[in-house]
Amino acid sequence: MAGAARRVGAETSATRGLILEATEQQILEEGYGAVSTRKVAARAGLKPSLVHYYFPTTDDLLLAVSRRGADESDRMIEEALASDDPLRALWGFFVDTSRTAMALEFMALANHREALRSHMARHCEAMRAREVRILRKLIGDRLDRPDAPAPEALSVVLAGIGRAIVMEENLGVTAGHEEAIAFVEQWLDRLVPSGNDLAEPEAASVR
Amino acid sequence: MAGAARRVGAETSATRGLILEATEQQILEEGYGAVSTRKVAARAGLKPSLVHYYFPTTDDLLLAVSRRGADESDRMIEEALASDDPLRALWGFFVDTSRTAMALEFMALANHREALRSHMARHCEAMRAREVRILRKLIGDRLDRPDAPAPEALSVVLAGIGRAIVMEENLGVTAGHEEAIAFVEQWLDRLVPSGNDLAEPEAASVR
Amino acid sequence: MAGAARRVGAETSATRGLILEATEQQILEEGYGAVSTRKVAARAGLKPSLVHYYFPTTDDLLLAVSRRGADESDRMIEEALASDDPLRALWGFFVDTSRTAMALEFMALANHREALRSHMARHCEAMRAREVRILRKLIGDRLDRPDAPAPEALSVVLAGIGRAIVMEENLGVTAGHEEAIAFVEQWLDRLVPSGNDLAEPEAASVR
Amino acid sequence: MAGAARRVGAETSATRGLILEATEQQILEEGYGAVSTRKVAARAGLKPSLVHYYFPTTDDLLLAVSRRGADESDRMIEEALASDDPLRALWGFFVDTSRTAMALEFMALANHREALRSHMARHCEAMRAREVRILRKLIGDRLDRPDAPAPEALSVVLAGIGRAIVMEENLGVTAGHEEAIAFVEQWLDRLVPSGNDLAEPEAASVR
DNA sequence: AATGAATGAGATTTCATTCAT
DNA sequence: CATGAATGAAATCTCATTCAT
Repeated sequence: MAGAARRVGAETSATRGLILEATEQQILEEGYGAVSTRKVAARAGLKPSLVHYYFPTTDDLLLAVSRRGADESDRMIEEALASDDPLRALWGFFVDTSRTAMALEFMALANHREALRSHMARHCEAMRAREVRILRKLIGDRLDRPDAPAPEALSVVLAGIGRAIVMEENLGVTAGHEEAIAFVEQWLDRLVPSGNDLAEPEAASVR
Repeated sequence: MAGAARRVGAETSATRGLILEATEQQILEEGYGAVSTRKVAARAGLKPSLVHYYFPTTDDLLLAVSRRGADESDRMIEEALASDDPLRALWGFFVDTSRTAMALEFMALANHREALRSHMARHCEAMRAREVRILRKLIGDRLDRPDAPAPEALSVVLAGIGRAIVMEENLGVTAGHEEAIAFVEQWLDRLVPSGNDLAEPEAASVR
Repeated sequence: MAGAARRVGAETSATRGLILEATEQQILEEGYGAVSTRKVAARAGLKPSLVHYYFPTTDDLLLAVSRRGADESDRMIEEALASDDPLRALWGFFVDTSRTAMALEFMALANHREALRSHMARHCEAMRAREVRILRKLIGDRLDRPDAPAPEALSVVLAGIGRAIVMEENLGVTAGHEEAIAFVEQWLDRLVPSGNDLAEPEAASVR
Repeated sequence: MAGAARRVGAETSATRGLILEATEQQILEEGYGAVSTRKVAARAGLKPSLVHYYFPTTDDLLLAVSRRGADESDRMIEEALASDDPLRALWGFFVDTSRTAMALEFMALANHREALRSHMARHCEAMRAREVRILRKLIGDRLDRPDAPAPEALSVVLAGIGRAIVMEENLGVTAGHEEAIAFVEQWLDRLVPSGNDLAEPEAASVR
């Protein structure tokens, strides 16, 4: 469903899945620059030729992985936005480490591969639009408060702060993170008090 | 000033500078994965061997470029913090695009090169500490206001939002950016009213 | 028969044989230090990449050559031990120059390549065990003579003297060789008189 | 005294000695094929250019190391032949491990470097002549015994057996060594009974 | 006596891709 | 579906050597 018909290798093949899995691992462990048919094949326990059979070029492979990651993100966000407390669930998603390293790699890669760039841009815009729709329902009636953010701003701000914290933690930096998280949570509380103020405290703290 | 004596190639050599310059260009145009002795040498108009003479391994080269970038960032931040309106100057720095693509590449790369990771982590912590010192002076007396952020939080929050906006713009995404920037600037105004409220409007708008 | 299935390049491939042949020549003519994919490929009239296809690393190549040499030695020793006069045939094998230069190269190389070292050690022990089994049958009943060597000693002593003579001749040294050969042959005659005392005189003289 | 006047680098320089020392280490650890100006310099803590200053070509360097090794061997043999029991001292020298790995490397190398080959051949012949001279004095009067070896044969035989044992032990092989050593020592005892039969038992057993 | 800069050659290895089966 | 063989390109790194100082 994600992509149009591809030349070879059925979309549903188990082997195809194996290859994508191996590629993700490879990216996470050695970076996008280290993705090669050989290494992916070795990791998946397959012959290099077979990888080529499913993904004629390396770009095809990277694009497929990116799509799969986007689908996964979509599912997670969908879940967050459908929860009882979408605001805090969204924030929890942004400070979740599980997909950050991968997103970072693709972000860097996107600068140099047009196909990837445009796909990621579309996905990012779509995600934002969905978030805004939900957030507007949630805080729409508080828009008259002078310090309330527009839903668009809220989406950008939460994503930015969350991702920055996760990226820095990946790097080994922790200075200021506790304070930033406390500040954001206080701010969200003033903005939309949650019925259960202490709900899911672990979801909102990184790691 | 950046480092002690290096094994080969004087720190001040013109050739060395040429190589670093070419490597930066290469990273920006084709990504960290495309940095190779050949390509860098071709770009700099030098023989590949000479690149190896100055930077025995590709890691040495990337580390040197990273150091140079860090020094450049330091200079820019220093300037921002020394200005009349450090808060807005800092924000201006964070939404400045000039160094973001590069930073992104190195962030991704750092996940796979320990030497780079630890160097970037140290630099990041040092930068934060410096920012906090200045911000504390600036908004220290407002800490009793219930909604005032700790200086540490302020540093993290501004950096995160600013960088997210720049990264997304690199990708071609603009949704919500205007609103986010407006929100941050309003917030900063409430926090530390600048004598001239509309000062430097172009510094705060991306590109 | 030598090994189980190898990763690439069928054990029986003609190309594979060509490469091994060329490598042996290269070692004999320029030494183990001069074995490189390029030179071997040039000698075999193949592309360097193809050599790598069959032997991913130079170590794989050297190990394969060593195995082949060991097989060849096995065949020669087997033949000697199965002859009418195993003792003299064995001595003839030890003073045969054809495999010594090669053995010397691999002996030196083994000090620096663990895989090679252990393979050669195993092969050497197996060869000795086989020789001892045959020699025990041959001279077992003379063990009561006070000056008779144990079969193990006989194997070591003949190999040592024979190889030393061949190595020195390779170097261009001849002093004492005639006397040493005469002495050994006299000694063997006293130990196990051959029906035809002057049998195969050319087998026992070097070259 | 060992060589004629060299173009550069005084024969007596301490730096020169350092370089030779480092080269020996390098050969022992990584083999003759791994000797390069760079590695030797690194090992000696010197600049590569300085190695070149003393030894214009790598061959010059290897030849100098070989000469030094030959001088060292000479000294050890001289000492053995001058001892109370030259026969057993000589045997002790041949089963001494300390110089064998090195000798093996140079033996292999000599096959491919004419200068080295002829130098080693000359040295080997000279050594044999000296040994023969001493041995003739020692066992000359037993030459009428039917089983007594010519002094030349004795020199070749002891060297061959001793070196074979040491080389095999380097390889990790031990089968038959004990028996061979016992046999040789018994044989020597019958040939030239030592006044003190248990003299230096440790000198005659390997390791 | 010693050193830094530079360079051309080449060794080792990896890679994407093609082709035939 | 899947694989083995083959190849040209290139990346990384090492090297001996030269030259000027």
